[in-house]
Amino acid sequence: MLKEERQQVILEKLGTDKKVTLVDLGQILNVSYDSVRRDVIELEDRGLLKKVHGGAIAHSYLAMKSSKGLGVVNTEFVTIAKKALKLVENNKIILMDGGTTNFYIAEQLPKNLEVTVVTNNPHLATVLSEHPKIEIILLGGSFYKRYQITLGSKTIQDLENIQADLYFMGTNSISIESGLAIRHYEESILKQKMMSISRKTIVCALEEKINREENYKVCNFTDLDCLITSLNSSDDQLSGFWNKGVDIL
Amino acid sequence: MLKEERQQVILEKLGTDKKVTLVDLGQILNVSYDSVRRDVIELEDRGLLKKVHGGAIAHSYLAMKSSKGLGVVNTEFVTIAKKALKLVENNKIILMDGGTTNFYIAEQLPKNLEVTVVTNNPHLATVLSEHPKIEIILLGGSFYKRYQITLGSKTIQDLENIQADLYFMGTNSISIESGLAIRHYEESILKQKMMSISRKTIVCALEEKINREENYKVCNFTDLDCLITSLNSSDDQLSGFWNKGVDIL
DNA sequence: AATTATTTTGCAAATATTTGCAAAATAATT
DNA sequence: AATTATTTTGCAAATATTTGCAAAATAATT
Repeated sequence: MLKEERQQVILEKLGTDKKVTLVDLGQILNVSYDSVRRDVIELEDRGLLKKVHGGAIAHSYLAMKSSKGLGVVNTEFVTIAKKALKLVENNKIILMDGGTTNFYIAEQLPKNLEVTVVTNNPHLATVLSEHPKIEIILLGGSFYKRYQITLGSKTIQDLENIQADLYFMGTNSISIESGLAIRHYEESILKQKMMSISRKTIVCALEEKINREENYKVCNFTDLDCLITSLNSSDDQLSGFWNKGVDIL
Repeated sequence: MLKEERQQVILEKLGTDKKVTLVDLGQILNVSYDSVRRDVIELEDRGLLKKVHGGAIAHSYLAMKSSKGLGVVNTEFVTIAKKALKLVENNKIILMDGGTTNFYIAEQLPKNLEVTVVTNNPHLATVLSEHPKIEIILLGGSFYKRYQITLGSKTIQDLENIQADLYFMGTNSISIESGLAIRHYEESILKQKMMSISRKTIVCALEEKINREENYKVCNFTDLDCLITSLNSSDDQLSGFWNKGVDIL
């Protein structure tokens, strides 16, 4: 097996699972841990993943590449996407950012739905191309390779004359005290702008994002209209989130 | 067995398997590893594959559908792309539209090249993401599903304050009498705008596009700065194209 | 603080590549 | 048709790369 093949497998697995351990990779690829470790180091040098103690985690870039079409279905994403679908109605203008969940929402949208989707995520535009009746507006600007989205002042300017009905926002962290925050400054500004031009903001948050903290704050929890998670309403992690004027699905 | 035959076999195998090892090739072709190695080196020089330790892997565009059938390398595209590369220099602003050749150019660009690429083609942005030093500006606007590009007045407006050095234009047809023309009205307008903001316009035209005619005219032949084809200079099809002030490669 | 897991480092064996060379095959010239 | 030049091919020696291992160092966990 060629080194490049192995690295390809690593990236694919990362694209679907978000994280891998070196032990797993060694078994899957049937080479020593030293070899996979060296592969992972090379891939990190090329900026394609982030190496951590014991394994590696994906840049969202990879998710974009492999989520379209093949790949293992991540049930948590699907659960969230299904809930999100209920909020979508014909003839609405929907804003979708670079959040991974948005891919799953896009894939699940009914084929005959007539809406306009505005997005800064080109890969989302590709996925939505399968829907004949959806109109797609792509936001221009500087293309940020790592997250595979457009960003910057041009992107914000493009939003100036748009009024959206729903905004499906992705986030890296959400908590009662610190609100919503993400890892990238410019993107946090963009998300604020997106909120400001949308009638409703809906956050889709994986379990792991809840009660975490990140560097760049986007908004307070109470600024949201709706939070969608895969947790049940009885779950402890959600205890502080109720009765704050935010719908929780 | 002729060298060319062997190389053909290598490319075909690469087209289906995406990767080959030199050991396998040596056995299949029944020549020494030195010979297959030399073949692979030649093919790499021609931009038809990527050589790696122990074998070779296909370029990602190998999988792209071509008139010659799926999985077959379209050498014509690669030939044109190779010629186009010579025009690209560091620190230039390069405009690339939705032309198919632009994928090949993008993939063949040197990894250390420092340029800015402006494009209305999101898939091109993805391909260019592999180049760490290339800055990418994506043009916003209505996303036209069929061609997977952004189009319309917003896209044209985005070009307003940009001055590009080179514009690599794709076309559906080119002839002396009718000039350049394509099949889509809105796109023809966009191409005109793109020409107007670029110091040089280079057209990459497949053999089959030459001396054809299409519905929406973009410009006259003499408005171009350079025409790149895979034909040789002696070819009849090009007879009328010379001495019009347009470089022909 | 002790235990366990992971990483780093240097090393040796296996494998692959590069280089120059000579023989064979092919193409060009007389 | 014979000679000459050029290209192709396989080989062998010198290098370089990859791989797995083991010991030491470091990080994470209990």
